[in-house]
Amino acid sequence: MSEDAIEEFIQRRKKATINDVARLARVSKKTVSRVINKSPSVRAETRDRVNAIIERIGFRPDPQARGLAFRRSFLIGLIYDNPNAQYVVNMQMGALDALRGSGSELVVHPCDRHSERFIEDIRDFIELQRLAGVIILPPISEDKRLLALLEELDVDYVRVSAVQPTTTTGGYAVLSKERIGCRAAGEHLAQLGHKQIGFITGPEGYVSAIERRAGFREGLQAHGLDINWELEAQGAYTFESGHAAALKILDRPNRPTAIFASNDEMAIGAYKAAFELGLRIPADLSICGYDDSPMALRVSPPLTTVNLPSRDMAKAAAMTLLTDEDDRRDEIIFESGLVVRESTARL
Amino acid sequence: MSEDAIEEFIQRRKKATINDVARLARVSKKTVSRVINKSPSVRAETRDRVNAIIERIGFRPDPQARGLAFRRSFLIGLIYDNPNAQYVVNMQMGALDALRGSGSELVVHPCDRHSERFIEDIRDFIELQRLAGVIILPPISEDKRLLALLEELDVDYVRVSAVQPTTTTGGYAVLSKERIGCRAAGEHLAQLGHKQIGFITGPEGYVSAIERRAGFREGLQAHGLDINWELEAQGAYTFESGHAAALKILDRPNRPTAIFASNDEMAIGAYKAAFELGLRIPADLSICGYDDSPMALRVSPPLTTVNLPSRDMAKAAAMTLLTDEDDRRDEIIFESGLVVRESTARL
DNA sequence: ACAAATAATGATACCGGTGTCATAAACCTA
DNA sequence: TAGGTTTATGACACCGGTATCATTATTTGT
Repeated sequence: MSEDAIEEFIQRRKKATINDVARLARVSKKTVSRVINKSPSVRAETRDRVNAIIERIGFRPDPQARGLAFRRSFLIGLIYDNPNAQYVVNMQMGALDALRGSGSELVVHPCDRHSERFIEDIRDFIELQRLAGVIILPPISEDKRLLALLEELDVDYVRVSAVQPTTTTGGYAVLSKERIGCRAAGEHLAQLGHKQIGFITGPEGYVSAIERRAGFREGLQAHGLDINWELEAQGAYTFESGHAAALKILDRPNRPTAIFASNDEMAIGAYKAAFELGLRIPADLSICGYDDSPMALRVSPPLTTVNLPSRDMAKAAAMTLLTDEDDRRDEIIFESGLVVRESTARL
Repeated sequence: MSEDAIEEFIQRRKKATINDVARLARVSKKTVSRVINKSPSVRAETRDRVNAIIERIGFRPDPQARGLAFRRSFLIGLIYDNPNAQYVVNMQMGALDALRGSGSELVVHPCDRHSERFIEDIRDFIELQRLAGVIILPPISEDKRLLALLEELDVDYVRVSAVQPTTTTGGYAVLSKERIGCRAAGEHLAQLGHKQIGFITGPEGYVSAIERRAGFREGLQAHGLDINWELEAQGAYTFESGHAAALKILDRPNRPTAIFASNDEMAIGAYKAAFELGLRIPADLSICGYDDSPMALRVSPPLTTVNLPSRDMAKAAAMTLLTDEDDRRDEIIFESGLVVRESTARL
C-alpha cells in the first residue's frame, strides 16, 4: 500500500515538499504545516505519522516559501561599522556559535555611519530581507538615528554595547560593565607603584571610551591618584592613533612609567613607540590594554589587558533572538576583568 | 486620473508589491516582471512607464518571493574552516566589497572539515538556502569530498586557493601564485648573505604549504643554496606552532641567522621565540613571513613578508558570481610579491 | 443516547513573484 | 489593403509554504 508509494518516492531522489508529505501521510498540507510548526491541536497519532514520513523522505521546509508566507525570513543580520576591528571578528564567531544548528543563518552587513545613506542602507537591508532579527555592534549600537529606525521597523533587535547609565530603548541589549575591568587596571598600575601614568583615550562620542576612562580613573582614585591631563592623549581605537598618542605622551618632561590604552590596538601602538624610543617593556614602561584580543598574546612580552568577553556577548545576543519572545531577558550584562600578563611590572 | 491613484498610494506608506505597480501602470504583473528582469520584449514606452511607477512608489521586488519562483535565493554563501585565521577576515571583507549594492547578501558559514557531518552540513546549507552561489576558502577549497558535492549540487561556486599545477575541476577558481612571492623571499634572504636559513613549513596536506616551500626553495637555489633539512620544522599555520618550531630550529647547533615562516602567524611566533632567547630582530635573526596580515605592520620591527592579496581575491571571487555566466573567467590568477620591511637585514 | 461543546482536520485563498502559452498589437510584404 | 509574421502583452497556473474559516470527528453533559 502506501509503503510502496513511500519507497517509490525515496527512489526518485527529489527534494521533498510539503505536498509530498501530505500525500504520503494521507493528510492535508495544512496538517503537515501544523506539525512543522508544533501546533498543539494535532492528534498525537497524526503527528507521529506525519513526523515519520517527514523523517523517512527527509523533508525540510523551504525557508523561502516559509518566509514568504510568514512575511519574515529566517535570517539574522549582523550590522556593524569598523569591519577590521578584532572584536567584530570575535562577535561574528559568537553569533555563529549560537546559530549553529538552529536553522537560522547569519547575514553580515557592514555599513558606514558617516555615509549619507547610512540609515537608508540599513533600512533597505532589514526591510527587503525581512530579517528575523538583527544584532547591532558598537559603536553604531549607540547611534540615535539607527535606534529610531529599528523602533520604526519593528524588527527584533539586540544591541551589543557598553553599559550606559541612562538610556533605555526598546529592543534588547547585551551590555558589558567596562568600568569594572578598567578600575581593576587602574588599581593594578597604582599598586605596582606607578605614579606617572599615561592614558590614551578612545575616540570622542564613544560610550565605551567614556566608561573605560571613568573606570580607570576610579581605580587610580582608590589609591589617591588621578588621571594626569598632561599625560593624557586622544586616540581613535586604531594602531596608528595609539602609536602617535604614546609618542606624544612619552615626549613629555615628566615621562610616565606606565600607560593605559583604551584598547589593545592602541596598546600595541604604544609598544611600537616604546620600541622606537628604546624603552623596554615592562622594565622601563608598563603598558596595559583593553580587549584581550588575540594580539595581546602574540606580542612580546604578552600584554596585560582587560578581558571583554566579546564572543560570548555576541553569542548571548544571537541566543536572545532565537529564544521565544516570552523567555527573553531585556538586558544581559557581562563583566570585564583584568588579565595580568608580562607587560606590567613593579616600578 | 491615475496621478491621483499614485499619490494616494504613496500616502499609504505601505510596502509596494508587483501588483501595485501593475495596477498603477495599467499593465499586467507579468509585464512588470519583465521590466524587473530586463526582458528585451517590452516596448520602450511601456518599460519607461513601468519604471517611472516603480521609481515613484519605491517598489523593490521581494527576494523571498522572487527566490521562491526562481527556485534560487539571492544569497551568496561564504564557506570556510578556520574561522580565526586572518585571511578569512580579509576575504570576507573582499566578498562584501563586491556584493555591496548588488542586491545580494553574504551568508557566512564556518564549518569543521574534521566533523562527521562536514559534507552533509554544507549540503544542507546550500540546498536548503538554495544559494545563488558559494565561495570556498582554503583549505577546504582543496577538499575532494567537498568539490564532489559542489559538482553534484550544480550550484555556482568559486574556489579560492593556491595555484595548483594539476587539478582542474568544474566551477570557477581564484588562484594565487604563491611560488613567486616565496621565491622572492628566498632570494631576498640569500642576497642579504644568509647561509643558515631556517624554514617553518605549513601543515601537511595544504597545497599552499607545498607551494610556499617550493617557491622559497627555488629562490635559495637561484643563489646556490637549498633548504637545510636540519633547520626545517613543521608548523600548523598557528602562532603557537610557529613559536614551537622556531624554538626547535634556534636550538640547533648551527643556529640559523634567518627564518622563513610559511605564514605571518607563525612568523610572529618566531618573534616570540627570538624575544625569549634574547635575540634581536634583525640584528641577530632575520625573520620573514607570508600573508602581509595586519599583524605584520603592528609588530616591532615591522615584518618583512610576502603579500597575498586575499581581500582582492575574494572580491574577484564574489564578482565572478555576480557576473553573467557568459562573461565569467574560469580562472583568475593573482600574483604575490615580497614586501621588505625591517625584520630582515644583511648578515 | 443525543444535543451541545470542543477538538482535529481540510478546502481554499494568499504571500509576491515567475513560467507557459494564448492572444492582441504592430510590422511587413506583395 | 489583406494576409502573414513578428513583437508585445496578459490570463492563469505555479513555486512551497501559512491563515482563515468551514467542516467533520470526538468528547462532554444530562
